Amino acid sequence: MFEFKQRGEILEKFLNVLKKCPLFAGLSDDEILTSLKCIGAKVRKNAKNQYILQAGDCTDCISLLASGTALVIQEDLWGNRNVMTNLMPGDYFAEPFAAIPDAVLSVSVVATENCEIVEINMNHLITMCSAACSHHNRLIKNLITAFAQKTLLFNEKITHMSKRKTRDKLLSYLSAEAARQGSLSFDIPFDRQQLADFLCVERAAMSVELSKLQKEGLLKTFHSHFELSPNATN
Amino acid sequence: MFEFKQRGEILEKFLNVLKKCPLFAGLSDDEILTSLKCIGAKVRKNAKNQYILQAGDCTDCISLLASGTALVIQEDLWGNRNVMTNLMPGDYFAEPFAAIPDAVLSVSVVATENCEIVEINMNHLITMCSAACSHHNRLIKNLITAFAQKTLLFNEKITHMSKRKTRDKLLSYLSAEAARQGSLSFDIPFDRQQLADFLCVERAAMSVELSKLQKEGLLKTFHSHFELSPNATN
DNA sequence: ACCTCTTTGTTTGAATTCAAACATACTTGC
DNA sequence: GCAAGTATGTTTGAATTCAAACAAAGAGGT
Repeated sequence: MFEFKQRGEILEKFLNVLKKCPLFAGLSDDEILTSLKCIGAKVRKNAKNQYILQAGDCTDCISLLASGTALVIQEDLWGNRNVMTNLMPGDYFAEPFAAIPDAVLSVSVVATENCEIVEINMNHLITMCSAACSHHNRLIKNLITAFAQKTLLFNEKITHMSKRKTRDKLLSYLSAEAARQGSLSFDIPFDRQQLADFLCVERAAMSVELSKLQKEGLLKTFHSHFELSPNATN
Repeated sequence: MFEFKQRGEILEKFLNVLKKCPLFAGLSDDEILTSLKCIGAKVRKNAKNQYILQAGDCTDCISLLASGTALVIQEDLWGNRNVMTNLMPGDYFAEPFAAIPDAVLSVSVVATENCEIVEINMNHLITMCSAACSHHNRLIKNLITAFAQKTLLFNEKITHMSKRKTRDKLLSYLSAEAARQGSLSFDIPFDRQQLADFLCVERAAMSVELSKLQKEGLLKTFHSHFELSPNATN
């Protein structure tokens, strides 16, 4: 367990990863290092196949994956295992649990390679330091924005998923995507299989619906490109 | 449009509602009023059937419903309307949009009765005032906790909904509920219809599955009470 | 006791989705 | 150009869900 007490090679090697993390958006390299010291960030290491966090634990730290890869998994009472996220360097995790006092982890995180993790104590992060450094303030804003963005994303996803039929899930998603991109002609960040997984439907069934929608003139699609026709007789 | 410049009867009448809002948890009446002044909260009124917020707008304010009722609705490109939330006094809304700079509202909010709304500017809220008042700090913590809680709830709901079959959705939900309550014997906050709506399945199909699960010995249920048997031969 | 309303469980045929094939086009590496 | 691999669309029978009924039990009011 290291501490960010001085700027040394340990910190340097993480900087390129940390810079890409939305939590540090708008901060210069020096400001990031200053903030980490101010907050008292720590580095821990986990060997491959070790548990980084385990369901039932408590944590008051946001964890930032600096190197390696890991899985966020969930198991139910009857032992059914479910992979929730595939973590890459730069990703952070456990942040909602850290932000709620005494919250118990409902997921586990397992290292799939040797990992290095930067731990940021949530209480230190959200409590203004006496110096009231401006970077600190920026970090708090970034944290809130990150939470808000996740809330919006989840909210949208739930909207799509709550439709009972594949067709309606597709229309809901495509409608939202057109609105987000501000155009009836847009690309989506998924291929067919990924889109099906995102909407929790069968790829085959989804392909059938996409064909029907095209025959009915509601939209045109080729690979990841879509063009919607709002005026079609519905 | 009023401002919270001094403590008058306008503020008094909202206090009972504001006190119940998680955003003000841990603050005394006086601290709430002080904070509202410090942040520059404002009160607006909307008549029944008026739009309080409209999809496409931008807002940098968290809105807090002080009196009246309203609906959060969403419409897709082809005019399909969808009621997302039924707002009651004490509820707040638009907070993720306010927390993301320049975010465009993807939902509309319509007053279903005459409404009074307390608007709190997000930038004022998350930027430390020069006085660095302690209430202010508490508000920021509350905001982060509220976001985190919503993230967790959504995350759980998505986990349940992403199961393809009614049976799996039930087991996922009940498993999580048992974990949350720390007991295999627990009550859920839903009746059958509400549970079906929450999991986005048919009440009838769900009743059938619940009967099967009981016959198979995986659980016992009576009304809102459940007892799970993790050792049953699955 | 009686009636009405609400909640929950059950049944049934129709619609939809699932799961596993297979077909076709396109890409990639040789 | 050719072979292997990948992405997408199509088909099919089986499983599941939907939607609309109806039945049974209980709550509440008269």
